Amino acid sequence: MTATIREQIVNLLIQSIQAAQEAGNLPPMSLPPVIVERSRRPEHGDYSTSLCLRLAHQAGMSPMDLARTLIAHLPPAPFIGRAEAVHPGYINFWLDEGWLARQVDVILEAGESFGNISVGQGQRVQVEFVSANPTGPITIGSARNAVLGDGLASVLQAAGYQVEREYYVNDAGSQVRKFGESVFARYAQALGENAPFPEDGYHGHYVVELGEQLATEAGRRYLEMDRREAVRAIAPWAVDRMVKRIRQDLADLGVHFDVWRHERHFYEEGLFDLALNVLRERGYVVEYDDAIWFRHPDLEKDAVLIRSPKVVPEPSERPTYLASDVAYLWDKLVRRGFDRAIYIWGADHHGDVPRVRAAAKALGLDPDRAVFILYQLVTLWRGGEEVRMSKRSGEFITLRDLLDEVGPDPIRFMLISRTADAPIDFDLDLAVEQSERNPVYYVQYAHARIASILRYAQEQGRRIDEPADLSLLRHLSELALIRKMLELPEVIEQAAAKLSPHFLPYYAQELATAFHAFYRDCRVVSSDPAEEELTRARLRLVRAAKTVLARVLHLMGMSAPERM
RNA sequence: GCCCCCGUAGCUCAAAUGGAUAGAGCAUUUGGUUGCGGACCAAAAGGUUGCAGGUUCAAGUCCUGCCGGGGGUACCA
Repeated sequence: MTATIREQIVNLLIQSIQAAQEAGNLPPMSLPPVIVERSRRPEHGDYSTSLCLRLAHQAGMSPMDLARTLIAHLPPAPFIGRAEAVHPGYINFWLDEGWLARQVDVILEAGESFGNISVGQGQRVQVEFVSANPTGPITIGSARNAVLGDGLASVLQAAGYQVEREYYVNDAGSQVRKFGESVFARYAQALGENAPFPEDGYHGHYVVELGEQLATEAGRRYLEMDRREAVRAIAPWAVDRMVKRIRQDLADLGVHFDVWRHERHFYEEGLFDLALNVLRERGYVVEYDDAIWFRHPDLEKDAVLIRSPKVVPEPSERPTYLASDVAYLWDKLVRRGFDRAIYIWGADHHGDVPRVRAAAKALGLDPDRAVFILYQLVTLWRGGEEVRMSKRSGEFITLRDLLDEVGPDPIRFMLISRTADAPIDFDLDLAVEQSERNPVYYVQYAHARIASILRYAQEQGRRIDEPADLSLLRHLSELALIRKMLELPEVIEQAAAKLSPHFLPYYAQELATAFHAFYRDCRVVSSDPAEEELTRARLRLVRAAKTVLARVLHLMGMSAPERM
């Protein structure tokens, strides 16, 4: 299953146009993109196209005549039941019902790989996401990033891309030093010393815990050192602790990364100097005021600072943000050779996009190989009031808090259910109190219900994997369920094309609805001997539905429970 | 000031490079199970897609202006 049904109909239409032209029934024309979509209304069939409305003028025919001509030259295809020209010039396609029923076995054979398509053609794509500063725990905002990035990565994999998930550990900035100083202060306090707390330090309770932990592990060792030296030694330790914690929190959300890339290494590996030299050779670097600047015609400003002596970073610290961006871009697109690098950023970073794109051009790379997905921010509400959060002040709701309160599945479902373009109001009261009504349970319930039917069948002494005459699946609700299952490849196609994993939860709900409607109308396990063959066919249908439900849930990073 | 995103049913949100009668869930009203899970199903009601223009055979979708909300505009991260 590589091409979707939709794509196959597109091809049929193109062949039909060629055939009509060869038969002299159609003049030569320049063909616009052929658009076939799923019909919105059942009376319009399964698929439809408005191609003839666009092409009529060029063809010198009325849209209706053109539609009839194309239908007459349409090559036969096993999955097409019929095609009809409809006023004012649409062509509607109905899938063949016998073919539909046979797809149950196709789905069962594909198993959890059902839905996979090959549009990606094995292109290598990197999705870099979350990448929250390792100076505190993951917050709800970063959780949206995680859910979005992981969902997108899964969709792209299903669409035939070769995907790597990456977390960029921001461990070379001045914030890390500040974090180290904060931990040092708490460490000293834990040992009874009255250490000053840094200005703009990190106030969260987790910093106190880190200080206490360090005091236990290291004793008074760091107090006897030069303070700067001590902080320099403590910071990486503290970052390491935070990264471990972040990794655990994300793992509990079901998010796993292939690579954890540390910013510090860019400078240690000389990657930054390398990229800087490329920029310099290509003439995009200017130097004045003792500083190095990046200049590019696409930028609004004359120049953006890359490195300055006023900020005197330690050898492993970043000169400026742009410096890291340039080095990392080179790392992604040249050194590691990804075809595309997808960045998942909060909308508050949107101003940085032009700089990175300009840097890509300046490095001699196609800027479209760097793709930015900007998601709007999450606002937390509790008791009808907005919960303001700040990592530095230490006031925030962590992902861990949410995991403990509502669990990973509702969080993922809620955060993946909106387009990246729309802000999310996350109501904590609602998330907890109404969690039983969360749509996620509706979808999971359908899966558990099927599992229960299969258990029941086995208790009745049946085998659930016997072959069956699928042509017995003729009921409207049976066919509707099969139609809905067959939509999955197209949902993946669309989600991958628009880089929008939020199509998945909506599809999952529709699929669950189709199943529940089938369950209402059709008894699966019958004790009537006359319905023996039908029972076998329906058991196969139900197993296929379970497979597809599980697949969608897993694509969203959620569990498919056997019981609830 | 300038830049980006959003404005759709009472509420939370969908809507396929512009297509046919703009769809779900929640809430409201009404009905449904002597058999496989009622965390379910069915029906009703709910809309001038923020406002005003424009392009098009066709606009929630594209363009212009305005109104409202959010974000950005640092040698911060």
